[in-house]
Amino acid sequence: MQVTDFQQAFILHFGEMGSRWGINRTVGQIYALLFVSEEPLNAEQITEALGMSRSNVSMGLKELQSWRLVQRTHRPGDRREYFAAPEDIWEILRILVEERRKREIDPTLSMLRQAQLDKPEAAADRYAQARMQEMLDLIELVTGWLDELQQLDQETVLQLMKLGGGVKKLVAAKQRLAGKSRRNAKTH
Amino acid sequence: MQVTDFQQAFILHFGEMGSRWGINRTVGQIYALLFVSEEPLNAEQITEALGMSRSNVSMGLKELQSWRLVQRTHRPGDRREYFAAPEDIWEILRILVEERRKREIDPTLSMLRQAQLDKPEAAADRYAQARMQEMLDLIELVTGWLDELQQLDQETVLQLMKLGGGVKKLVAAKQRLAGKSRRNAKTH
DNA sequence: CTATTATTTCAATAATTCTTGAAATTCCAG
DNA sequence: CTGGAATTTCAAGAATTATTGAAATAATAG
Repeated sequence: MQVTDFQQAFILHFGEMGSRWGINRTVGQIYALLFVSEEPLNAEQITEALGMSRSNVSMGLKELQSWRLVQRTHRPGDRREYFAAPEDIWEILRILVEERRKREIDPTLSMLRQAQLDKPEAAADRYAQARMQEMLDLIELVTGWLDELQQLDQETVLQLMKLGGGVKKLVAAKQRLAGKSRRNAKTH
Repeated sequence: MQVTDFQQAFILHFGEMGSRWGINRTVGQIYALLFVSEEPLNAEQITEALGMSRSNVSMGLKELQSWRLVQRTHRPGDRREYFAAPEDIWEILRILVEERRKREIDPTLSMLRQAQLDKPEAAADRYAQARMQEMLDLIELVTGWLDELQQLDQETVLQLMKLGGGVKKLVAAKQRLAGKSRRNAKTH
């Protein structure tokens, strides 16, 4: 397998960006290659296309699988494994958000929750705990909201995003309604 | 300056997570220390508190400044520089999103846009270009939306987030209204 | 089974990134 | 100005991470 110059530019870019994204060059390149390949590829094809060692490809694929960013398939009458990036780009985004959250945020959430169980005496510690509480609240708010967004169908998310700053009016309208019904509930 | 055990747990955690967040241990620790410190600290205090070299602190602070995650202040009658994390946690989140986007996404956006200027002949390249277009569209949609969210006041964002999955009804209602007015516009 | 092919593991080493102390530079009080 | 304090730069060494080839293991066709 040979990559074209057009593909190459994309592959090299992903390799370079890899370090900023917390993956290594190899993994970035493998993913990029699979992303722009119409057909699933086997490890040998990837090795040849990217000019890296077979073992490197094996490890890279393992890591991409741990990220759930590649799928394994088989071809009839061929016992080699073939790999592909998920077809649906929204699915890819969803997985990426989930996995990054699991790796980059969840451990911190645990630590922050743990810290709230303490009852510090010293002023410095009480201040520190309050700051950590602020951080905890914000992370819980944002990740909780991301959870809810993920439950929504794609169409709703798309419309919400296209709405852009227009949500403000909508939210304001909703607030007015909520306020009214709350007042009613009180009086009855 | 001595850090307490309570602060230490937080600082060490940030140091460990640093590598996953694309910063090094030192930078993570410095930021954590500033975040939980009520008063701004100077480089010497940070050095002593974290037990690392003075030059390391200098470089770490430089990096944090490039991320706009620390602010420099001065004390009257003291020519040393003092550093602090921004007080407002929403502000911190905003900066973090902006900076990560600048480093992790914008270069890829440029590359993807560049690739759309080509007019590839080969089938493989046409497929690759189509995939890159999908990626470009999705990134533009999401980052564009983030831009709009950032324009909104914090209260609106908070309400939107608390709304959670409830946005679905709201968006649906909005769609009905939009549909009606569009029909009206046509007939008039 | 067995031979062959496919895949993974692993220890060595290459490459990169981090950390440091020393030297250089900047800054400002006197 | 000048001297000392504050800060930055930088090259060297330490530590970490990436990559490889060889060996081990797994899978399956015949």
